[in-house]
Amino acid sequence: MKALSQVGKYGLRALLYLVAYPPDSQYLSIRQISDDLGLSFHFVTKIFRELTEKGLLISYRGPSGGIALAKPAEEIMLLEVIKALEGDDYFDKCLIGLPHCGSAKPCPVHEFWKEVKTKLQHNFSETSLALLGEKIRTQEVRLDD
Amino acid sequence: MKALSQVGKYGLRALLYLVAYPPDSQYLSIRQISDDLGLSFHFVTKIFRELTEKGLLISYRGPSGGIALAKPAEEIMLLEVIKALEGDDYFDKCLIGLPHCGSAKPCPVHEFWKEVKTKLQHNFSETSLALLGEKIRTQEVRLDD
DNA sequence: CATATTTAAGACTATTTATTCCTAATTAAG
DNA sequence: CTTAATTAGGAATAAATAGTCTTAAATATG
Ligand code: SF4
Ligand code: SF4
Repeated sequence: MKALSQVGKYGLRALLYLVAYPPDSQYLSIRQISDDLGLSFHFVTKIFRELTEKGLLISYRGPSGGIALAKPAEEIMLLEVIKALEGDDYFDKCLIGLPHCGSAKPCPVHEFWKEVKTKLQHNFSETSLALLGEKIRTQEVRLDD
Repeated sequence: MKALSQVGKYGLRALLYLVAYPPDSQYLSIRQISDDLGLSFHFVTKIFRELTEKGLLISYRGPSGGIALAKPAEEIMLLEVIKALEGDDYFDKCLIGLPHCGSAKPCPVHEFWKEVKTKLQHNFSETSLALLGEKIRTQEVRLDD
């Protein structure tokens, strides 16, 4: 069950890095993130550009430039991140994708698919980046090997 | 959240058609299924060929040939179908896909991702094709428009 | 046996997603 | 002003997924 595209996976990991290891200065460079996580610098740059466009990040060019969260990590819920990375319709997708769905009668698997989606959405909307960053810092969980 | 590939979606729908509208004779032709559901005949054929190879279906060539379930619909759980269509590792996939995962410490989202997966897996393993077929027949749910 | 029907097999094409690469714009610092 | 560092933008390439098409094999029927 592929929950996230590569964009989603890399984007999330890179963001979590930023949250978990905030720089001394105002901005953290993409190069440092991608190098540390072993991700493609160009790919991460592309992903972050979109997050910047969507207002989740702010960026600054030039020496000692980089990216930073647009608001405190406490106020950014995983849900917002996922939607930014995967599209706002992320939780609207259906399991078997019937034409004209959502209308009249549901398909055979609608009920528990909805349950599962709702649960995940709920979890995501309750989890802040700050919390995850803290877990990473205390090494309760890990971001790489 | 894309849960199933096109192969998975079409395959499941086509299978459910077979279960819900079993033929008078022993086999149901792929042509009838694909025409009725508005799916590509060739694509469905391709998908079914794999299900046949995996022992979920049996096929028979020639006039009044077609495909049939290899065992009673009561004994086929959705889980088996999904795994056949999407690969046995379907429920092993992880959310952010860290290298060497499952080993030492989990990543930040492992816990609730596991919950969700377990729930879905459980639902799937409790739901038989027979049950879904019955729901379709009684029009409690629908397979197409 | 001849023909029509149906699945099997796999090549081929198209579309989407993933990834890399090149060039421009911005800015700090000497 | 020059240079180096950094993100911005978008083109180009690669890989994976989706979908089509052609030919072969099997089988029923007359
Ligand atoms: S009923 Fe629900 S799961 Fe089924 S096709 Fe519609 S939206 Fe998707
Ligand atoms: S800890 Fe779990 S969710 Fe996180 S990368 Fe590993 S398997 Fe995936």
